[in-house]
Amino acid sequence: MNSGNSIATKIFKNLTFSENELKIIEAVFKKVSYKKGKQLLQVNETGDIQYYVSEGCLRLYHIDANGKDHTIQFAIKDWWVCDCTSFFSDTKAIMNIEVIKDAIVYELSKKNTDNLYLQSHKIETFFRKKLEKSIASFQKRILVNLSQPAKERYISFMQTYPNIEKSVKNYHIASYLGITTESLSRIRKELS
Amino acid sequence: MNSGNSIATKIFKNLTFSENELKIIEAVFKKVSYKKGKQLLQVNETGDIQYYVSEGCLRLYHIDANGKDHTIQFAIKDWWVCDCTSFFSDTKAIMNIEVIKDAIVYELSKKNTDNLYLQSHKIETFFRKKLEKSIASFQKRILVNLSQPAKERYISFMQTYPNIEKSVKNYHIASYLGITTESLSRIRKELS
DNA sequence: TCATTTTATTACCATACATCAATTTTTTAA
DNA sequence: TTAAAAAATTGATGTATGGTAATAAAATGA
Repeated sequence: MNSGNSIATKIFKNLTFSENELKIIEAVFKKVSYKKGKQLLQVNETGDIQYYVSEGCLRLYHIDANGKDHTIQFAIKDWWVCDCTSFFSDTKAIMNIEVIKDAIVYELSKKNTDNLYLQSHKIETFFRKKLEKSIASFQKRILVNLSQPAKERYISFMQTYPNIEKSVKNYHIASYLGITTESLSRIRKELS
Repeated sequence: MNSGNSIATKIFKNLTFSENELKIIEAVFKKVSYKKGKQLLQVNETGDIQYYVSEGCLRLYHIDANGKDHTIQFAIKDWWVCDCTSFFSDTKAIMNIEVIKDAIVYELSKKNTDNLYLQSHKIETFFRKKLEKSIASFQKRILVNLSQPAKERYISFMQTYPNIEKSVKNYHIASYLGITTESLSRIRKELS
């Protein structure tokens, strides 16, 4: 049974688990607090941890050959984040993850993720469904990036991440949208 | 045991199945041939079929409010394709799928997909890993779209889909890259 | 609170890519 | 094989967004 404020309830919501499963779950997740500015992953490191965000905000990003910063994803409350290329293929990280608002996260290693899958079909299904939702939203983001001008993308963004303004700087949003902070500034002026 | 040229071997490669599992797999996949130009899915239809491509080429695309065509994905031999938003959430399609080179596909309905998961943990794991790879490549594509100019995106594309030239028109490639066919033409001229 | 640093804005000019229109090349099908 | 249709190319010009630099506003920390 799944009672009260356990990690399991927080992360897996309405799934119910046996006492034994609960014990395993409690054991594999590591609750950690991080301050804004903390780098959780850097390029070329081993990206074998995925983060469940309980409070605060993380950012998955890449610095390109010209030194420009590109945000792939923000992760706010109840989101998961990792460098998927690295995490899923056991290769070195090609992206960075940083804390942009003081955060409480639950860390789950690749090894423990695989162990969870072996021990609980239910959990593998839970993650499989997460992956499905994630792919659907990446497909939509690609579509938005291809089809909409910056102003529309900004509007879409504000809908996808409502209330995120408190956590992120405009230059983070610009780097997510693929424009400069100057361009974003002009767009915001137009919209106001 | 998994012998010879069964559907299971073709699609699930080196996974091995019991006689019973093989029977189920044979029963749920529907092998179909389609001619170039065939529309397999249109916006607002029920997108409850995913396609495994055995031969030929499919295209997942969207026509935006201005009538412009945007390619989300090509699917060549051994690729899977569906409108993920629709397929995974049981909602109406927001994208279209068409055959752009005469194709042999194996169709798998959402319902049968879910049944397969219930009957074979192994198959759910197989698909879970497919989803993981897919997310990793979508993350990378978003990064490429954000960080690289059209010429570099074209070069990346040709690496991701080698030998695809025989299957797709340049205007399909342009719509995948997010540029006009005229711009692609100029890029190709530069590169030649 | 005030000084310092960080972030956002604005202006001016540059550039990548889009648009439109015409033409050439390639593909298709009779 | 040839005519028609589809696709690709090219040129002239337009526009969204970028780059640089200066300034203003906001956040931070002593």
